Amino acid sequence: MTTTQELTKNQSLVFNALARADGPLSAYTILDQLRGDGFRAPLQVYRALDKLLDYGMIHRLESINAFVACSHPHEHHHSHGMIAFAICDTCGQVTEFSDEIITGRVRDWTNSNGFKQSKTTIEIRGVCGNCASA
Amino acid sequence: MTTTQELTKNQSLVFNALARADGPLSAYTILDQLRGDGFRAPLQVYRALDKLLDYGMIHRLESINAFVACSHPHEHHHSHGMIAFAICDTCGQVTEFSDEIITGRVRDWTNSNGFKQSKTTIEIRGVCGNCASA
DNA sequence: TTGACTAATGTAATAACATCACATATCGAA
DNA sequence: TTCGATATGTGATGTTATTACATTAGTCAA
Ligand SMILES: [Zn+2]
Ligand SMILES: [Zn+2]
Ligand SMILES: [Zn+2]
Ligand SMILES: [Zn+2]
Repeated sequence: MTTTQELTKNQSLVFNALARADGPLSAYTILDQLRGDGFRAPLQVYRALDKLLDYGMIHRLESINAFVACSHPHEHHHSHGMIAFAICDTCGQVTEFSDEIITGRVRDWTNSNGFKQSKTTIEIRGVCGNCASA
Repeated sequence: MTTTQELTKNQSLVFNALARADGPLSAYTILDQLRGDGFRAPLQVYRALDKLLDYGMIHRLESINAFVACSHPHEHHHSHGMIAFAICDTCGQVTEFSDEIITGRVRDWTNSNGFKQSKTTIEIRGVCGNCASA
């Protein structure tokens, strides 16, 4: 994660699309939303997404090939631990949390196996409380 | 996960391709390997993969869109806990492990948030011990 | 100011991953 | 044997991501 900085025009457009969405968006959904702003090709979206990921402002959800704005943009939990995502398959809601014990156990495993970790994905799929009670 | 049973011809071919591979394979790589056995279309692979996943004989690695044979085919760890995968981005080696404490912490979170978990993905990307020392 | 460098953007084409729709085949139970 | 369930064959299509190349915009030192 690089230090945060001013966003370029395309980066701002992509970030705002994610920030105003109520759930994760695919790159192509973002593209369609931004056609009115002059976006014409997937690469315009992917390049902006890459930077925003680098800045830690958004996250990629590997299990659904989609992206979300970070729900804790002003905190620094990203530097301290791994992030887990609970993704509701019914409504799409994503809840982001960090657990020191999980982080520690993963680190224990990598340390004792000489594994140099670069990125860890933790995604819980299922049905959120709201949808389950409905 | 359904109970294990006899595999059909296509399922066997796909499983054997994964079992003899030294690392994860994409569906299209499997397809290419099985063209000599009469495979012609992606769906032949994906249908077999779906069944093998259902039987718990293989795993899907979400972060690399690939599949591996289960490395503990005769154990029953799958029924007890979540499985984590350490994936070497250099050599492709995948190590599978299960940690009761991680499993417990995830369950704690889902229970206290009313989240009905269906599947959990834990994938550690990085460089394995062998590759790191080389 | 100019030149040179880097970052950002535009665009088309292509690659990689996955599913839909529909037809046919196989197999076991009634 | 007839029926239903499961498995298979095949082409077309849908979805996600990258390659390749050209252009534009900022930065900074000579
Ligand atoms: Zn975050
Ligand atoms: Zn929900
Ligand atoms: Zn396994
Ligand atoms: Zn390795």
